[in-house]
Amino acid sequence: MVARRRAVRTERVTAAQIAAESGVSVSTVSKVLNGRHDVSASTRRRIEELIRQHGYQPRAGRNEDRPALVDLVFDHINTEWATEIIRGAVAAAQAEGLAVVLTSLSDGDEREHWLRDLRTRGTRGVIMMVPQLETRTRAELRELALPLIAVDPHGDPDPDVVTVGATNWSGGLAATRHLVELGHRRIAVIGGHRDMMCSRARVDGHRAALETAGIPIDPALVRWANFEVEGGLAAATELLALPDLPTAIFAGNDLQALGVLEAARLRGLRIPDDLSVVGFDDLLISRWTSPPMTTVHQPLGEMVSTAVQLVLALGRGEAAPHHGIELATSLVVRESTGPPRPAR
Amino acid sequence: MVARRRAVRTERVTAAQIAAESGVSVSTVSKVLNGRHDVSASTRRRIEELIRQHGYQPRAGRNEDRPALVDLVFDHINTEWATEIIRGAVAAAQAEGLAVVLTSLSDGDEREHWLRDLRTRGTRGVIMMVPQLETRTRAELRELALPLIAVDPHGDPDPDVVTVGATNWSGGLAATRHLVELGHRRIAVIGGHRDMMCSRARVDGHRAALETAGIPIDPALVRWANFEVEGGLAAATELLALPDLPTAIFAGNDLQALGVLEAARLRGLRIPDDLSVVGFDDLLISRWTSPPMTTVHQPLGEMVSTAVQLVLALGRGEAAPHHGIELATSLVVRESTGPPRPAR
DNA sequence: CTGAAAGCGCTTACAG
DNA sequence: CTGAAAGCGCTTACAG
Repeated sequence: MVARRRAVRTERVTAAQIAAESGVSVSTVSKVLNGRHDVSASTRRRIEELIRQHGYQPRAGRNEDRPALVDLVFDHINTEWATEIIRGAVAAAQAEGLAVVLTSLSDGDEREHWLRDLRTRGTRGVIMMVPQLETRTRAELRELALPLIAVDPHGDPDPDVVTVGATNWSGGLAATRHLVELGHRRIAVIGGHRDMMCSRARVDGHRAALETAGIPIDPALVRWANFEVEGGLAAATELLALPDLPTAIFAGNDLQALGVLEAARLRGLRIPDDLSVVGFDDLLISRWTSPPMTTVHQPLGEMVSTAVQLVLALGRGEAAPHHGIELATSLVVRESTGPPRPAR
Repeated sequence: MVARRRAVRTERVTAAQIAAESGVSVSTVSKVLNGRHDVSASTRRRIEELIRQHGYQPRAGRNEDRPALVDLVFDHINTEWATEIIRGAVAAAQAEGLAVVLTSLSDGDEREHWLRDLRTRGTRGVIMMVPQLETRTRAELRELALPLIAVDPHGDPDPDVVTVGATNWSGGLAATRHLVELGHRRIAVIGGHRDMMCSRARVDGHRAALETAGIPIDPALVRWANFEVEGGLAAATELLALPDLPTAIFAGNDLQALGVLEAARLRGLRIPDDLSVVGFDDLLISRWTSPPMTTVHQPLGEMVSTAVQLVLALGRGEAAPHHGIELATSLVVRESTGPPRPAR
């Protein structure tokens, strides 16, 4: 391989140097750079060759507009959840003539780089998919006076940051209500990390559905796990080892629901005959699980598209309409839910 | 919502205007912009307020380095396949101090915008995930003298473009050989579009495995469909309606394999007892299908990381080592394959 | 087709 | 703490 690390910062050739080397003026080099037609073919060829040889990259010059960029920042980029966000962001940004810069802040090192580069690339604003925004990071962003939007905010809502989320509580309510209406009474729930607000809201919606239906809440049926397939698998494995089995599980997101499906498969349980499963997110794959998954649709594309609009509005100096926007979720019933088996 | 379309190009305020309005010099504004500490608190506040109000964005000025960007271009951003590419690109780019700009070229309109913006944002190079590169686009890219790498090239290999792919033929060979070794003899294959080279290579590898094993090729067992779940579903539905059923299906990618799983489920066939299924890609979800999927691992992350290295090398004026790089694929055996049922 | 001149929007010493 | 001056790397009329 053609290895090299951080070699980007080497001395950069200027148009003046290219001009000197090719024996023409800077004006002529500039013309070639800008694809003007008033340059002889031979001159053009000579200059193009030098440009290529030196790997010349024009620096900023007179009157040039900065590129119109918006930064989309993830903690980790993984799973289809990120794909749907990214697709939505790119579509919305392109419609506004913006390009999307993607950053993953897995380690603190990157965070430093990212903050430093943010200004030099002239980003118009930042859309954050990051669980917690450190106080220091937030302060530095404020100093840059950049519009900052948090989508699907995981942590505590920050009064300084405009947020776009979904109606997680209503989604949780709808999910469990659906199960209650099918006749389930032993309904388990798996939440994400306890300190993720979106997750708490879903679990609280679940609780509200049970209470409304007059079903007592069994603490053994409430589990917390990470938002990955493995989390759902682990939690469901425990739930399915309980002496008094649940007949339905509402998972905190679709990935966890995949884990529930796998746990059921390993136990030889059939879906939905032996166990009903509801997810949350409505990722593309949830249509293609075996069987297709009932889940709560979260409008990820619209959420991030709203965020792009807000970045632009804030950039124009407009005030944000509200500090917390919540877009509607909706239940999508497929084949992973059904009535419970009559008790034997 | 705070709607607005393409409003990005409005008149931009300059530092000079901010200076005039706040009654200070441009130098002082510049200091605030750059976070220097030799500015009084009150002046700083005044200037910051104006910056915010006007949504001021600095244009390029003296001596400024362009941001270090690399463009990653998709036709469509969808499915987990894109996620794995994107994650790999972001990781590799960040390790080199580059940021990734993401573009989706679904319609020709975007292509124009993208080409125009490419130069103004000072991109270091372009990594393409696009099936076909139009001749005109290619010519314009060449004029910009930008390093151009095609990853997983779908179309005809272009002698001008450096490509990074995977050993698709060997992967197809390994997949079908695995099935042959399990005892299968009626093995179907589903390819992607016929003009995608990666897909043809996989199907040819499959053929080679059959021929090597002395198994005649039944044309009825060779299908072509798009690389989506729906494509696999449609093709498998036809295959499973054949009078002489296949006992195994090698799908052109994991998404198609998901479609095969669904087709089998709808027909009431059990995997792998009634039907063995092999995919291609080894996306994260293929570990979590029911049952977990046997598939050919394609090193998407390494492929795109190689592409990032090549962009940098080309940018330095180095010659590309080879014009076609192929990284190794490998078979991952999980639970969707097993011996065929003994004939009744 | 070519280049000298003017100028853009910014930053950076440096003098007060 | 502030700003006049010099200057960067480029582009754009405009004259030859």
